[in-house]
Amino acid sequence: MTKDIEHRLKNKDINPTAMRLLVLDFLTKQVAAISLNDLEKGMGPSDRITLYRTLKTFEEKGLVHSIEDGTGATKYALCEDNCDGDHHHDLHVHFYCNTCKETFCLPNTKIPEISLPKRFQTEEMNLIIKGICDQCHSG
Amino acid sequence: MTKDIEHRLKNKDINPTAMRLLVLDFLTKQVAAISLNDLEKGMGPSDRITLYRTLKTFEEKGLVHSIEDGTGATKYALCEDNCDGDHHHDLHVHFYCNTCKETFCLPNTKIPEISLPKRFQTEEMNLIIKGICDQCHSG
DNA sequence: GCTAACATTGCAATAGCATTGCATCGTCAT
DNA sequence: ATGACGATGCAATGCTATTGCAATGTTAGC
Repeated sequence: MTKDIEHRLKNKDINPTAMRLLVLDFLTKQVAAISLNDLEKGMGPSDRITLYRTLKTFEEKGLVHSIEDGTGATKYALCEDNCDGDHHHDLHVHFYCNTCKETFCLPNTKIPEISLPKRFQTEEMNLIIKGICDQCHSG
Repeated sequence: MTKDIEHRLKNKDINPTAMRLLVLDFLTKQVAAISLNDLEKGMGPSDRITLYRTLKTFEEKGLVHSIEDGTGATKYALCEDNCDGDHHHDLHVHFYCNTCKETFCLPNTKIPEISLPKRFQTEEMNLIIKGICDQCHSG
């Protein structure tokens, strides 16, 4: 239902415009994290910059989080947690498959506590694991 | 001693040219990981592309490793481990300071074992922690 | 219904990093 | 010497991210 999507936007204090409804709808259908390019290709003919800003807005409001998987292109995925703009503690692991080149959130695999050297203070953590995903795993 | 630097190159099967000696010497003097830009600025007047390729060569041969800290610019730092080109298992944590914007290797802080979901297979891991480094920590 | 204020969108343009092609030059072995 | 090969330097390009600005839509007040 469109109503559901609309509600999710409003809950995050995002003005539910047509474009945003479409983007959010598209994002919910994704299995893997997608780049701006993927989004542009996946959606109908839309303006790249608008999509870019839509993602930025979503990120600021805590609806999606961005992932730097080392491919050079930032990927985006919906937040599972109750993030808000300030607290993006997506402390789950991200997995990049070297075979299918997709980036997945592993929401149930959390980043463990790391004890840093004296006087280093953690604010964010970002763990990318690269390898072979379950789908590409042969045998 | 230049001899020492030269030996380190030869040990890694890298032809010790003047440029490479300079770059490696410069790298050893760094406290933090540096970007191509930093390298270019820090060295005398040198060609950016040559520096780029020098770093690539060093990376291939296992002398340095590259770090994606999310700033958009790839950073490089000397490997501490006995890496070779194939096995870049720099399983230590990298720390990005939000205050001084520097990226540090924490060679003694290793990435712990992570148990992934079934049929996911790890090949590399990359953990970036962002926060405040020991130098910038006030108090 | 009209209008002013504001948010959103779309186009153009730009910045910055990464990367390749090609020509030149140096080095080393025969 | 010369030929092969690696290294260097310049030019050019691709790609992602990002901003400026104008046009457009949307909302609230009258």
